[in-house]
Amino acid sequence: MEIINTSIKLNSRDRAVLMRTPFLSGLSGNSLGRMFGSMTILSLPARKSVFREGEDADAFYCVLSGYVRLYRLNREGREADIRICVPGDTFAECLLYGDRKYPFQAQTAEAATLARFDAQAVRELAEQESDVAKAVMISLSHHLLTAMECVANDRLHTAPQRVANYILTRCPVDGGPASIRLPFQKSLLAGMLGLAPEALSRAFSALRKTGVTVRGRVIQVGDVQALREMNVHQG
Amino acid sequence: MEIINTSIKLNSRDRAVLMRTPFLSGLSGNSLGRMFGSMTILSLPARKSVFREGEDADAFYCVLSGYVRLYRLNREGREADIRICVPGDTFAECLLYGDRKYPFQAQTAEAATLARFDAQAVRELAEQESDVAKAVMISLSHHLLTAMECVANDRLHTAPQRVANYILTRCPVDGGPASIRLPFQKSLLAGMLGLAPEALSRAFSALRKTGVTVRGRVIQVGDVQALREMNVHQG
DNA sequence: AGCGGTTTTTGACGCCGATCAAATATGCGC
DNA sequence: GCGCATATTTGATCGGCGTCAAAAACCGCT
Repeated sequence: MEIINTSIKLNSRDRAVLMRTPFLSGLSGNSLGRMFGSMTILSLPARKSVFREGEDADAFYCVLSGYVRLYRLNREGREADIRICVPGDTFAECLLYGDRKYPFQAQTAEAATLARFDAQAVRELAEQESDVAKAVMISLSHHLLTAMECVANDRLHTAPQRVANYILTRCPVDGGPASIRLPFQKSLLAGMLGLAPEALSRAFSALRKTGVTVRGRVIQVGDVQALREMNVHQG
Repeated sequence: MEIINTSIKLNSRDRAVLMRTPFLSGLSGNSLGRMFGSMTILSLPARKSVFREGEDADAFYCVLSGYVRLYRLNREGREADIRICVPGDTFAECLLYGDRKYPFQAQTAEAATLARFDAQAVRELAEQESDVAKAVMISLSHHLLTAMECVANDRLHTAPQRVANYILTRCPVDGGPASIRLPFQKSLLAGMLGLAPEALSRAFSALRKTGVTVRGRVIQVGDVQALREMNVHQG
């Protein structure tokens, strides 16, 4: 079911994604080589578990293609997404120096290719090579910032505001009309924003009066500036 | 208004707190000395800003006594807490390698003593000394994990569940009765849990039927195990 | 112990978003 | 292009929590 290749078997697009990650882009040739040495590639079909909560955390990952959901379950089995990882994202590096058990579940949201890094090997490498340590710190800093923003966002903004924010982050900065295409299903976006799919759908229709129209995965914004204003005023 | 001492002026309790932080406890004598060299101590009264969103992020901090709220504002000026920092906590290390602007506000919740570390100095030190880099990684990992748990907690649990969880984290592990004392105002706890103070109050009274009684800052739990069960079943 | 300012609780109310169910749209495989 | 499985939208309902206002409790001070 799950296909594991060596690092040699890596198509050029995946390799390009990997090299552009904050994690690897700053490394010297030597560190890079050793990171590659501790790395394996795996390809997984959609809706396949990468790891489960409570399992031994002996690796962390980088998404090369596809999407990975990090989520938790409550007692009744309801799921809440913590983070959606897109190509170029690393995840679970937080346990390099934390618990040795995964504190959440990871599951592919569609077919995905992942680079798997052995935790122990990278831990040792980070002790020896300051550029690796720096890469880890940069990555952790960035994820911490994002997570804190997520908490603030959840606590401060309503569903239409969060959706508008999301749209605005993917729009060109100018004030005119724009059109963007979601790279994944709406249900995944709903999870990212901490919403039920129905709530996302209603948020989109609430944004219609601000000039946002949705057809399939395509979102059209009549006036980016107007959307930004509405978020300020009517918020 | 704000009193800045040199690192020499540091009472023994504050010094003990500082030495027990994950940040400094693992350092060699040499690194420790250099960290101390980049450090200043400041004492602030209650409700005093430590830094504001958008300011240049040229330092990070460790709480020695008192409490510090990290929070964001929305457009109408409503505040949402992102994290409450207690003695021993460091905050804002995430910008060592991130943006160079603080992405949130920090304010003392009561009179507080803080150690202030110069960002540039620690950044350089982390490049040279692997134990400093390791301390940064440990600290960032831990905060990232906590932040992710906060997102999951907000999204999965109701107010009484969050309050019960908080109580359980401060109770001895056994199953009998327990009594704990809040180290701060209830309004601060409300913010930590992402609740309005009124909602916290109502959550406490909802927990009465599970054997939780509150008088002032003292919380009595009739049966810790029962509280844990309730959280599982009626959740 | 009494006082006064602050914190917390309680009540009333409304809105937001979760849930369930049913209708509709989308997109993929043939 | 058709049909089917899946994703999304829409409607109805409901519970949770924020907000405002007023009452009560708490805390530090003298």
